[in-house]
Amino acid sequence: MKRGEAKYIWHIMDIENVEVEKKIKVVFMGTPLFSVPVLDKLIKNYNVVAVVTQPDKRIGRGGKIGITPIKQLASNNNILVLQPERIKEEYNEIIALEPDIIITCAYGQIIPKELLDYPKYGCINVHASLLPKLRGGAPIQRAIMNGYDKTGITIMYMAEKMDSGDIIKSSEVTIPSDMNYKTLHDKLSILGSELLIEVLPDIISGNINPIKQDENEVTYGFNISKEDEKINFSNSKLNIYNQIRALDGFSGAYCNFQGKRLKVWKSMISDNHFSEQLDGEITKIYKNGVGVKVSDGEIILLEVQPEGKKRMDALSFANGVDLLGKVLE
RNA sequence: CGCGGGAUGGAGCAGCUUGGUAGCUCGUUGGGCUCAUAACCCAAAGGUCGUUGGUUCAAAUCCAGCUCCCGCAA
Repeated sequence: MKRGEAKYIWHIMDIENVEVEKKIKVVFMGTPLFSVPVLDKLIKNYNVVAVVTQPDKRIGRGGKIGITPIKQLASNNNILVLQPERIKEEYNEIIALEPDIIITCAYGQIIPKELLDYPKYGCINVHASLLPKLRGGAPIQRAIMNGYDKTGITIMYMAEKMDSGDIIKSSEVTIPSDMNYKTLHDKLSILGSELLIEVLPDIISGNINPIKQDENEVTYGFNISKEDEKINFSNSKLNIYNQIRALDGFSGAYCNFQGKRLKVWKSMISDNHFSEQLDGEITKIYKNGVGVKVSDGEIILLEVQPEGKKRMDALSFANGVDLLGKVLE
């Protein structure tokens, strides 16, 4: 409906085509670091009239107030920032701005249908997976955790159901076996911003062919829970290795050592095998890390963080404690 | 005022309860052994014990304030 109009308007204004992009009123919705490059490029190329982000929260120790990275960027550029507690009910202010297009990227709230239907060029989402794979809030972590060797970015129209809209364009990224959350996140973040800027003119001109998602191919990448962060040493070494790198740069995988929490940031897979030890038992102190017995062999911890301490290499950790024969759980 | 842990040579820790010559595991440097070594042996260097003030004959240790770091919870 409104996308047809878009094409029509484009033809009328064909002569001053470059200026068209500047005049379109964009509302951007996003929250974390991931969406910063996207907003940054939008600000440089389009007329961003407002930015919607999650409300300020008490964050960190001592109940200090933190502002979202997106709010920071918008404020620096003197752009109006809206922070509705519940966008499901508080969207009138956004509609009052008469946005021509709404672009979201990791906003964090479900956008109501009234808002989805308003902009003449629609509501566009930047999602960090190759939809229909990994719908949900943690597609980057889940791609690594699941051991995928590729993932990507999908630019799509938004629909009421989360991440279910028609796909406009997607782009693949390979995941090397040593990649972690942080590096994949950064790569996808940049790619997402580039891909969006690339297709936006076509979206505005209507020169696209959105395709429906194949519902049979749908998988989910839900948010990471406490349980997802806990290392189970009865798991396989590959799964544990993937779990650890999937959370490196994010919240971190953890286990318990002598009643205290021990985060594991980096590890490597070992070819050694042990049969007498328990799962989770320290097998050996190597010159580069600390060996731990797992169900199908051994994994070597390279970088850890005891509760209340900073990240440290596993050998430093081993220097202060007598580890041999102790059990992680 | 959300809960809690921590600050000791370059790294990780002990010592603090019961004040009185600062210790351990590493690393670094030099030497030795060895065909050789990231292994082993010997030796050395390196610390205003976070900061300020208090108590004391005497403070890493006891008391108070401050700064910084971190885990949990949100």
